[in-house]
Amino acid sequence: MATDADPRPTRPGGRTARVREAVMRAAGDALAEHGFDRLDLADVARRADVGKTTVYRRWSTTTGLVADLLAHMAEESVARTDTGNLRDDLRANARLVVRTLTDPRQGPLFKAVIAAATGDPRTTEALNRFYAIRIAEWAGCVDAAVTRGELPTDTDPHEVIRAVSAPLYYRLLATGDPLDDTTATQAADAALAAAIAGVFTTGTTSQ
Amino acid sequence: MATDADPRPTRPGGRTARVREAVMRAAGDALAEHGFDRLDLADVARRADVGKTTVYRRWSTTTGLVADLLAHMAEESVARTDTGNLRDDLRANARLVVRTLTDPRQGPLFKAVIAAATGDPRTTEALNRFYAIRIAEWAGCVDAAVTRGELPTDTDPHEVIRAVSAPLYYRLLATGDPLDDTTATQAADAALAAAIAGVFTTGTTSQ
DNA sequence: CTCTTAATGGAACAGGAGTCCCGTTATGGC
DNA sequence: GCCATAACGGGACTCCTGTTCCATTAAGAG
Repeated sequence: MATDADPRPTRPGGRTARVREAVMRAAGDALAEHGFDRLDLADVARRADVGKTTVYRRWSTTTGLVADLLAHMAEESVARTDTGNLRDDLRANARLVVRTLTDPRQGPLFKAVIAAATGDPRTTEALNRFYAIRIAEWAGCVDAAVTRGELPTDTDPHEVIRAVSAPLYYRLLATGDPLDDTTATQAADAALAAAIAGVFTTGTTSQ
Repeated sequence: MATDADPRPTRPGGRTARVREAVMRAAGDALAEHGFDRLDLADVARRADVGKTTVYRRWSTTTGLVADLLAHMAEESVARTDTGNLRDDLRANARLVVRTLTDPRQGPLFKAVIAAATGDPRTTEALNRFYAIRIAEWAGCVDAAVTRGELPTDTDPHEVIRAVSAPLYYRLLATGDPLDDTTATQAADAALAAAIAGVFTTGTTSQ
C-alpha cells in the first residue's frame, strides 16, 4: 500500500537514508511554496535530485508522502521552557506557536500539511500523532503547576495545552485574523483563566 | 479571471440561476464525499446535470468554485438562540458547531472547504468572510451580557465567540480528539471563564 | 410574437500526472 | 574483495484533467 514507508527495510543504510532525507526536505519546500493541492511528485523528485520512479515507488501518493513527512517532523523535538511559573510557560508556548505559524516557510507548510490530512485517513492519523507528541511535550509544565497547587488537582494537562494552541490555529485556518504577540498572550491567558476556573478538570464540568 | 462569479451578469434569470443552484449543491456533495483534493469539475458537472464546459467557463478552477460555494453558504443564515443567559447561549453555540462538524455531510464539507482555502488567496478571503459573518451573528448575545453587566465593559464580543469555536475546530483539523456534547460544554465554559477574567478586553491584557 | 445574443452543451483536442519496463548502481553478507 | 539483490534511474506509455471550437437553446427587450 501507500506510505508503507518501510517499517523494516531490508537495506536501510547509506543511500536509502540519504534519499529519504533529500525527499523530505524537498517535499517540505514544495509544500511551503505551492501548497498541498499543487504538490507534484515529479517536482519533488527533481528538487531532491532523485528519480521520479523512486518517489512513486516508496511513497505512491502525495498524501502518503505527507504522512511520512509528518512522521519525520514528529521525530524532531522542540525545546520547551520551564520557568516554574505557569503563566510564563503558557505564554512562551503561545509565542512559539505564533512564531512557527507566521514563519514564511513553516506557516504555509503547516497549512499544507493540515489540508493534506483532511482528505486521507492515514495522513490524518500521522497529523494526530504529531500533535499528540507536541502537546505531551508541553503538558509537563501544567503538571508541575498542579503539583504546586496552582490548579485544581484533577486538571487535564493536555486539555490546557490544547486550549493555548486552538485559538491560534483557528485564526490561521478559518478567520484569518492577525497572529501576533498580543494574540499569543491572550490565548495563553485565556487558557490559564479557564484552567483556574476548573473547566479542564476531568469527570465533571463546572456548573 | 476565476471566480468572477458574475458580479453583474447581463442575463441572470431562470436558467443561469438554476445552473448555479445545481452546481453549488453538486459541488457540496462532491466535496463532502471525496474531499477537496479529489474534486473534479467534470464530476460536479455530471452530478448537476450540466455541461462540463459551463462549469469550467463560469468557475474556471476548483478553488474558484469553492470560493463561490462559500459565498453561497454565507448567504444562508442560521437561527441563533438568545436565552438572556450568556452561559446557555455560548453552550448552545458550541453544541451547534459540534453538531455541524460531526454531521456526516457538513463535517467533511467544512474540512474540504478549509483545505481548499489553504491554497488560494481568493478562497481564503471567502472563507474569512464566511466566518466573520457567522461570528458577527452570535456576537449579539455577548453584547447583551456586557450590557447586563455580566462581563467587563470593554469586552470584545467577537473574541468571545471565536474562543468558543476555536477548540472545536482545533480538534476537527489537528488533534482528532472526539467532538461531543462534553467538549462543547467545555469549550463554551472555557470561553466564558476567560471572558469573565477580562482576557478578552480591548486595550490591555490582564496582568 | 420575433429577434438578438447571452449562456449552455457536445465532442474533439492537448498537456501533464502517474505507471511500467528494464537496465544500472551500490548495499551488506560472506 | 566478490556476489546476490535491494534500491534507484531513465524513458516510453497511458489515462485523465482541463481547453477549445462550434452548434444549440432560451432569456429578455421591443
